[in-house]
Amino acid sequence: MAGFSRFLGVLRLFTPDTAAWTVPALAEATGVPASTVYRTVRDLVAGGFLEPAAEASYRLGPAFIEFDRSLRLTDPLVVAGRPVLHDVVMQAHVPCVAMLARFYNGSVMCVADEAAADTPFRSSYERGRPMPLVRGSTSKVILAHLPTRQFNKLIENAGLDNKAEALRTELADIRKRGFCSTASEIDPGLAGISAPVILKDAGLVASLSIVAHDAGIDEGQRRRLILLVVSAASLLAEDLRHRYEAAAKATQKVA
Amino acid sequence: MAGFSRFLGVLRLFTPDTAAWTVPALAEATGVPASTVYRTVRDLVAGGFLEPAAEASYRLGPAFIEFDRSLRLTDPLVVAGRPVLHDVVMQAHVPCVAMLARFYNGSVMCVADEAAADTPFRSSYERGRPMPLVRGSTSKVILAHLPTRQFNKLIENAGLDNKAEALRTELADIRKRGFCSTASEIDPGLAGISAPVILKDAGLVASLSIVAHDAGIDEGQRRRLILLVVSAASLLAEDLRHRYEAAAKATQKVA
DNA sequence: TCATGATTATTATTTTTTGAGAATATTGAC
DNA sequence: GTCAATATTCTCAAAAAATAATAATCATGA
Repeated sequence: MAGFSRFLGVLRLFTPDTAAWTVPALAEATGVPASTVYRTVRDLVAGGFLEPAAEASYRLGPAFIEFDRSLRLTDPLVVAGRPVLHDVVMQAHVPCVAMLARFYNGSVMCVADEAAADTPFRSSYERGRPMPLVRGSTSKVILAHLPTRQFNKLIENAGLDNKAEALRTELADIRKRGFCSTASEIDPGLAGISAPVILKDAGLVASLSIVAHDAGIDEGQRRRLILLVVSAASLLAEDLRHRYEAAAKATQKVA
Repeated sequence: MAGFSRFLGVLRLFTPDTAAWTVPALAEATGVPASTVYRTVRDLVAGGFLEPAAEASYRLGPAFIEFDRSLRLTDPLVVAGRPVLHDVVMQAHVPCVAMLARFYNGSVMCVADEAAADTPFRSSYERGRPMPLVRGSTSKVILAHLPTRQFNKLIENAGLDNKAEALRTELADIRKRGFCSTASEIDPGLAGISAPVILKDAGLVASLSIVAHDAGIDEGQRRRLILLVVSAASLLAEDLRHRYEAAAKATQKVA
């Protein structure tokens, strides 16, 4: 491990479960001499990616907060998606959480969420949290629209064995219907309804979802929510398409 | 520019104002050959810190969202501070925003904020945004409690010249009173009330603030809000002190 | 005060990274 | 579909920088 991967390797050790590390611990975990790790940590601290914490230990630094804001302000998916999420929770007329998730690094990650004012629960999908790829409507919709090659590689690694064929069938069905509806696959008692937000040109594979109490919605409401999610997702995709094309044109002008 | 500073230099070019860069543009801005920048960008993309955007440009990547969540879940100031902010807006009984800011990289940055449900305005202090060091109650409280050496260096660089003495007097007053109250220094028409959250041992210099419409609060309310902010800040400091000591003890045990 | 551990500085050595240009892949226009 | 333009990766010798072992220094708590 050298160069950038050293920095990455160190940073990746700082997880919510192990939030504080001493240098000797980092050295042991990475298999790199302490003197080198000291230098690495010094660089990361100078950049704001780490900061000293209690007793010779370090934790993630405030630079991430700053970059995250930058992303919130500029990431097209987040910028275009947040008002859509707002509209969705307003029009849902049931306590619910709306959210936007995308493919990232072999898993699915929520990038924006909004809860209706009176929602008494929270979904496990929370901005920034990597989630499993093959469970929950949010993830399944994304999986269903991944490029074939990428998809094949993923289910190989997932080691589904005999379940792979059933999954393929399910995903083909999701592609055909244009949405996915599940219950209790992630959070017990909660149902998810998701629709795809795809921009093939931009390599964007995302999904828009509503999460609500499964017991709290009857068949009519469910149909209404599906319609709401599907139309919101396609509106968002259309909006993103325009932004993408505008950005492409702007780049050409500069060049 | 080489090593880690190369990565940092590239990343730091991605701001809210210039959110997308092509490699040739990055090469010119950093003064580094394109072939090297391509390699740098490839590493950053692999790490999720950048991602391809429209045309041949790149923007900040989702890794920051993930690390930011990690920080939200583990940074003691954020973890301990959020419930305090919630209590503050609940007990303010006026439309307001409560927030927590800290010293970072030569400026002041908000790390958590919460608005009362019916608040019709927003403060410029927003999670992740670097703010000026010498304007606004939030910043002044932090400045007033910075270690002397650090403080001197900062006002030297700020180039305040003849205003420096007046500032010193004002900050001494803030230290004596234990809070700072200003109006329209950042956002016209908005008043700020801030109190320090200091942990000398941990090197923590932060402040807790309320922002409200200046015209909307009379003298009695102002006194009440000052009391609220000051007591919330000292409660938070006390909480953090306990966490810090507990963390220190835990580290010793491991060692 | 001292002792202990954390951190930084110092080195020769080794390994990478670097950068110029060539080669290849992508993309958009026609 | 072809072609041209541009983006991106590859190659490789030179050069610079990172590495790691050790020593020196700095904090910190008893």
